[in-house]
Order: sequence, then structure tokens, then C-alpha cells
Amino acid sequence: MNDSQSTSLPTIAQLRDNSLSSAVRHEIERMILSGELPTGSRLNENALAAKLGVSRGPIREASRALVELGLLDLIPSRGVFVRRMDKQDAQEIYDLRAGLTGLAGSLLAPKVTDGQLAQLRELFGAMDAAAMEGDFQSFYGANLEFHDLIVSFTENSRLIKAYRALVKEFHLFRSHGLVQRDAQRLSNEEHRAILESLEERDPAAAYETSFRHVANGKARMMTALDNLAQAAPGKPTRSKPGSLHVIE
Amino acid sequence: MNDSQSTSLPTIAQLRDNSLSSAVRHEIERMILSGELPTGSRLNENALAAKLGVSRGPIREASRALVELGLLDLIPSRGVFVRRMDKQDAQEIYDLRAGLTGLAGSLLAPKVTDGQLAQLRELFGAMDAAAMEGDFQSFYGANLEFHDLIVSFTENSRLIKAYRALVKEFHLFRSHGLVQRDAQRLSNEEHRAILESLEERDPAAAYETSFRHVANGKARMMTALDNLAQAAPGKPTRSKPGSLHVIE
DNA sequence: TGCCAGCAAACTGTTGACAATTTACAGTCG
DNA sequence: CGACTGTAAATTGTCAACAGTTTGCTGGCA
Repeated sequence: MNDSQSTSLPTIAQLRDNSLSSAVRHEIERMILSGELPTGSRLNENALAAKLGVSRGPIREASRALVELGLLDLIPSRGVFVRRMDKQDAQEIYDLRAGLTGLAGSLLAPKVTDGQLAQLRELFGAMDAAAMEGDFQSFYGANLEFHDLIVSFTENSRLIKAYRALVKEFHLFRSHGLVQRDAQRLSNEEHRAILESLEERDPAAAYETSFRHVANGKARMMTALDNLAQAAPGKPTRSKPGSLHVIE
Repeated sequence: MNDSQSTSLPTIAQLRDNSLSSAVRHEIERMILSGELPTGSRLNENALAAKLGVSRGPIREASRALVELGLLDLIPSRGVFVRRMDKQDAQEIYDLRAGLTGLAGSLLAPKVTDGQLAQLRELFGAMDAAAMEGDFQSFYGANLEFHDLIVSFTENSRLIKAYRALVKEFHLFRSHGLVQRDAQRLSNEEHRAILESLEERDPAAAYETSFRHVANGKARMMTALDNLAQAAPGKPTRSKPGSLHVIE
């Protein structure tokens, strides 16, 4: 047997992937994250197969992978369901994300390049501007990119994979996007602290500022949820995507 | 559509799982971790289906899940291969495991119960005894259980899942089990430090001692690997499971 | 009206067959 | 002798059909 592909960099041949499973997987993922498949709903294999013009085989393979990823729930003989999130799930995700974010900071600090710092600074500036104008959409995007960049720069593929899986899962928690008016500015002040600890190449400080940032985001969201619950009791997590947003 | 199974605790009906996919998955996992399927080898769908007495469908579903888990590598049109680990993979895993272990410590510290501490203390004692007698097998098992318990006690299901996936992946790295003579005693001293910080309910100390413990394990393994490479250069990771062991 | 049994439809679980690609090999040419 | 080409075998990718379970509905009964 040809044994030569041991640990060589991935060649183009290995990367190319035309398989239906893969295409289906990304399509399901998109449908979940866009809300097209509502939280808690069942994935109908026949319907989806018909819609995508494939048979059930690729659908099942793709869905098994997404179950493992955490976006879907498998209940034997019943089907797979878009994972339903509650407050405790949000807390779990925040706690784990805090740990991963802190770890990323501490791993990056000793080896961050000036070019990488420049990229981060630019995003920081963009968020600052967005916060000034109250442009939530821009702030949200830049915020995601800021943290994803820090994680990516560590070059730890497993950390990157785990972090991104967590971010995707967090998107299921629609209420993630509720906001207090000035949370963006607070949040970006924390970004500044992270940036400064990275500029000083201080792993402990980078861990601390990064961890705190997410922990604060958790606190902000929890109080926001409590307020929401008090305002409209009885239907805890049912609220449709609203105009309020919490900044992490 | 029936919508009622929202966030209820998992009932027995939901837990039971007789599906072939699931059985196959666990069997493949076992074969990989036991070394029955060697690192880098291809998983032959037909052969495995025949061996397990099922068709290729369940095999493929199970393998797709294990690809997502990280135990298998999928190369389109070529097949799935038992993931091949190199030194860099080991470093990645150590770094991430350090972060998760530290996080677990810091999450558990504020809420650890006396009963849980007693369990941990007992394992610590078992490891102490095993180290005295040089009983590597016992030490290794108790060590795994010690860390798994700490993570489990956090009750963060995502942290638990990520941690266990990482431990499984680490098992692929066969050389994990090489040892310096007195590493066990050193390692258990670090366990004592972790235990004490938990007993003091000090999250920062628990993070620090836990993180350091794994980071030290990484350092121990790296020097062990370097020594090995100097002793027998030219065949870096090819060594069969030997009698030397590195303690994390 | 409310509850339950029983039947029918819908759906998931599994299989075997076919299509497309990759791999192995034999024969040929330089 | 070694590299190359074409063909056959092996293997993965995909599909359609069948089996078993779950779900939904209808009608009868208290």
C-alpha cells in the first residue's frame, strides 16, 4: 500500500471535495445558522433529499457529522433535531469559550507578529467607529473577526476547530443578539485591554484580559435575560429575534 | 407537529439506542484505540461491513462521525484513514488540554463538594502507592480517572465532551506512554498541588496548578522524544510501543 | 365530552445494486 | 532495466427499495 502521504502538507488533490455529503453538510449548516431550520425542528430526510436533489444516503452522513459537531440532536428512530438551547446551554458555552479565548490569548502573546497586531488594531478601530455610530451589524461582524483572528493566529488547529464549533453552536442561541445601549463601548474597552496585553507579549495578562472579556459578556447576557424574563414572564426563551442585543 | 419534548430531561426512551451505526461506531473506536487498526491505515468499508455483519451504510455513518471527532481522516474518493499523529499534533493536544484542564479546575474550585474532594484524595493516594511500587499501569489508570473526575465535576457537558475527545485523540499518539523513572512521583506532587488549591476553593490557584501540570507533562514528553531521537535517529515516530513511559 | 384501540400514513434504519473513481498489474517501448 | 500505457480489479460514492418503528387519525365506547 502506498504509504507516502504520511504528514505532508495537504495537497490540492486531498483538499478537493466534490462529494454530495460535503455539499449537503454545508447546506444544512447554513439552513440551521440562518434560522431557516428553526431550533427544535426535525430534519426530514426525504424532504431535504428531494429539495437538494440527492438521495438519503448523503443526507444521513452529513447529519451524523453535524450531530457530532453539536448542531443537531439525534434521537434514535425519531430523527435528528436542530439543537435546542436554554439558559444553561448558554452558560456552558460562555464558560468554555472563556477558557478557549483565554488560552488563545496566552498562546498567541509570546509569538504574535507586528503584522498580526496591526490587523487586530484595525479591527479594534472599526469596532470603535461602529460603537460611536451605534452600528450594531458592523460591530458584531468585526467582533467575531477580532476573536477568530486571535484564535487563528495561535495556529493550533484543534483549538481553532473547537472555538469555531462553539461559536456556531452559540449562534443557535438567538437571544445572543440582545444589547444594552452602551455595551458595545464597554466591550471594546475590553478589546483594548486584550490588545495591549498582546502588544506587551504578556501571556498571563493576555489570558486574564481575554478570559474576563468573555466572562463579562456572560454576565451582561445573564442580566439581560433576567430583565427580559421580568418584563415578559411566562415565555422564557420563546422570543423571536428582536432588536435588542447583548455584546459579548 | 408535536413540539413538546423541548428541554425535558432525557427519558429512557430517548437514551436507548440499538442502532447499528452506534454499535459500529463504538467498535471502530475500540479498534482504533486498541491499536487493532494501526495509525495511518485505511478503513476498508467492505471488509469491515463483512466482519461486523452489516452493510456499508452504518459503517459510513459511523465513520463520518469519527471523522468529525478527529479520530479518522477523510480523503475524498480514497477513504478514511486512522489519523496519523506527529510531534506537532502532540504539542497542539497538550496545549489545548492544558487550557481545558485549567478551566476545569477554575470552574470546579468554587463549587467542589467534600465528597468529591474525598474521591480525588483517594485517587491521589492510589497514585502515590502505585508510584512507590513503580506500578505504571495502575498509576496511568488512576491518573486518567483523576483528571476525568475533575472535568466531570464541573458538569459542563461541552467541556467534558471536548476534554474526552482530546484524551481519545491523544491515545493515538502511542509514544505518549514513555517514561522517565521518577516522573510518576513528580507528576503526583503536581496532583497534590491541584488537590490543595481545590480544597481551598481557590479558582485562580486551581487554574494555575492544573495548567502547569499539563504544561509540565508536555515538557517531559518533548525532552523524552528528543532523547529518543538522539538515541535512534532517522526513524522519528516509528517506534513500537516500548517499555518507557512519560507521565503527564 | 374525553379516552382508548386500531389502522393507515409517514418516517427512520438498513440493505444490496449500480456508477464513478482509484489502485494494481501486465505488457510494451525506449 | 526502467518508465509508460492501457486494462482489470478493488474501492468509494450514490441511489432506490424494503423493513421496522413512530406518528397521526378515525371511530367506537364509557
